[in-house]
Amino acid sequence: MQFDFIDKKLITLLQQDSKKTNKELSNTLNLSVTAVYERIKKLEKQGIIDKYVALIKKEKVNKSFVAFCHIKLTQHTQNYVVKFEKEVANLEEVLECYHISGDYDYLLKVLVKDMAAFREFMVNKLTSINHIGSTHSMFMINEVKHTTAISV
Amino acid sequence: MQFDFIDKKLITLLQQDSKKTNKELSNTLNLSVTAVYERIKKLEKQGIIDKYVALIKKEKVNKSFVAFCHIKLTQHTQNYVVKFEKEVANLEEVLECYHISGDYDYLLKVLVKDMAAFREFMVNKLTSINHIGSTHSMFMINEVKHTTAISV
DNA sequence: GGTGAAAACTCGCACTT
DNA sequence: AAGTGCGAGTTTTCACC
Repeated sequence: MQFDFIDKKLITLLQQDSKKTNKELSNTLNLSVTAVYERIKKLEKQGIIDKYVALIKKEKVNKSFVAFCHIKLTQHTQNYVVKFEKEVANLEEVLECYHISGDYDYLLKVLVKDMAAFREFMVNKLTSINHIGSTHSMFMINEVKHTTAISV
Repeated sequence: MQFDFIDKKLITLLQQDSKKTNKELSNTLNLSVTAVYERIKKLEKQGIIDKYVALIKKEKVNKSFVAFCHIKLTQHTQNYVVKFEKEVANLEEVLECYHISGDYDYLLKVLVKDMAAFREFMVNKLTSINHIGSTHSMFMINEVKHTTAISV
């Protein structure tokens, strides 16, 4: 499962714009349309390309408030951890959740409309999950960079 | 700039899988192919749909180590802030960078191969940026949830 | 990896509600 | 203002070289 220079270039291009046609890609890569097609299929089959998605502008759908929440659990038995992770993953406001090293157990990225909606989220959804010890929230002032593209 | 139930459904579907054809979408939405086409074009024109991308599995491209870095600047004059943000945004290992409230100024999400690569990144890239006061890094133990899809 | 052709899809047009 | 059906031109997909 190794990829050559052309594969890397292809992955880079598709991470930037997945709507490029195989013909356009074939021009950029100096390959035939079929060769591009086969390479993409291979990358998909190998699971390197996970999926294709539309990215939407959060501000345009009335979700401009981003918060990062550190969470510490009161207990760390298998049961509680699994339950917590499952419940958090089901919250639509939680875009990302990571189990991390350090003073807190988890780091969450939460997206809502505004501070009022965040308060609502904290009171009614997040802290209603059992066994949450302490939380510490930070608010996004400005998004300096946010990319889904991994350099290869 | 309001969207109805069908638009919301459409946005949800395209955030899950942007490779769905207009025909497939038209079946799901009980619309004609052209109607779907027109709605998508409108969402693109309005900037609600920002772009279409391929998401790749980071583990498959040898990038399995995720770190979150808190950064505090020594100075906060316009000049230094702008320069810092520009330099950080240019680092390929930095996938996300947010100016945040709290004890630290910035929160970065960094993706590299392993701990050794992270050390390399810290020593040679991040801390070589001027006017960084202190940093505090946390390491991802497990990715519980990570989605690009915003609920609408 | 390339060629060529069939099948499927996109997208503008004319027309309807 | 938004939807439908049609059809030419592209794009995708695949058997074969």
